Amino acid sequence: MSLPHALLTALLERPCSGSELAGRFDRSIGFFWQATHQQIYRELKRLEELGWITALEPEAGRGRKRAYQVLPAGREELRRWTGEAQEPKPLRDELMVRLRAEAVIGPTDLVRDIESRLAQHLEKLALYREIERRDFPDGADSRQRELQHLVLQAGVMAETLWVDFCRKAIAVLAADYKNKP
Amino acid sequence: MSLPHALLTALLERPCSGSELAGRFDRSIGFFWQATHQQIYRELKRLEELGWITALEPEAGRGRKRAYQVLPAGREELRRWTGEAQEPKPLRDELMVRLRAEAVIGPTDLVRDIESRLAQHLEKLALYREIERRDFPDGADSRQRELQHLVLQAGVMAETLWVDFCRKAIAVLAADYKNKP
DNA sequence: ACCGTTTATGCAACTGGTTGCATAAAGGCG
DNA sequence: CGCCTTTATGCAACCAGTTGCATAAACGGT
Repeated sequence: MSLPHALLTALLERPCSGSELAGRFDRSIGFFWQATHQQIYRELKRLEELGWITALEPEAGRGRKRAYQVLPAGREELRRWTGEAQEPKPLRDELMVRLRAEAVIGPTDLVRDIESRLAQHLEKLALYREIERRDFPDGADSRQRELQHLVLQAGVMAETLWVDFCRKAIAVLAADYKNKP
Repeated sequence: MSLPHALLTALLERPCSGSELAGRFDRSIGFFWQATHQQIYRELKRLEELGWITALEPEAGRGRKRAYQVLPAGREELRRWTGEAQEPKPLRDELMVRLRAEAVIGPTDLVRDIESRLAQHLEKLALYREIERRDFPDGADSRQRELQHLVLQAGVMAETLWVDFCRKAIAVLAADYKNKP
């Protein structure tokens, strides 16, 4: 379970409030781990109770920003978790189930959906490549930036895979549409 | 939500009981959608209540196999669902969170874990290639088999990506270990 | 025939994540 | 100033999936 550790990482990069975290989860970190604001607030409270983070701003009830920073215990916990072994999660994708279903029940509208997915993956790929071009233009980089670059490259690789796969799938499904319309 | 439709697909391919389904979910279908036996039994009951499937064998209480087959309403539901639009799920991987954490808190044991993942992905890749060699040796195939092959190819592509990525990650992390041990 | 193991089915509790809604304060505008 | 919108925080209910345990029948060796 990664959310608390994703939050610790984000807060170590820069202390901030729940809503700011939500914003950052819509961008960089959130490209690879999403969280809604409810999850974030719930988790921040829990992390505070655990003594891993602490609020910076003076208390102010609702509607007021509460910035958090990581305590030594939180940093230690993050270090512990980062080195912990983790089984790779098996693939799990609805599209594969749909393709198997198509194979059994015959042609459906599935190819339309895949065409739209292809467009979305191309868009995402363009975005990642743009970020890469902007943030990692040269070769030699610090350890931290090399690791950040690596994570971004995972995004590029994954979106590239999806683009390739969608095209393959469309080829199979569309050929079939022609043969037996 | 795919489980009911994965079950409908599996039962259309061949009617069978909960435990047999669990077995099949450990193999072919389960390479891309996993389910525990509890999920399967719970869901079979629900599908029966919905009138999408029906038990074949005479009732026999516990400890006795109950085979199910799909009813026309179930087939119709599967067709409806298969053509339904579906947003591509964003990437979500703990390893990326760990890499970001490593970037912030400095070297940990993470590289050991990635080495072990690499081995597992290589194993899985070999398995998929072996299945491919055995089940899809020639070029020309029926629509159904082309689609099944396509899904298997997704597995090959995904595992290949992971192998590449793990190697890249190890290169970055190991180089760093040497520079600042 | 008996007893231990395996197979098949199932309940209950829990976890991580999602959805829908609520409320307090701040900000912008007539 | 008063009002409407936006931002920030939060609760409660829900949903899919997991874990731990239980029980009934079948299987297999002695």
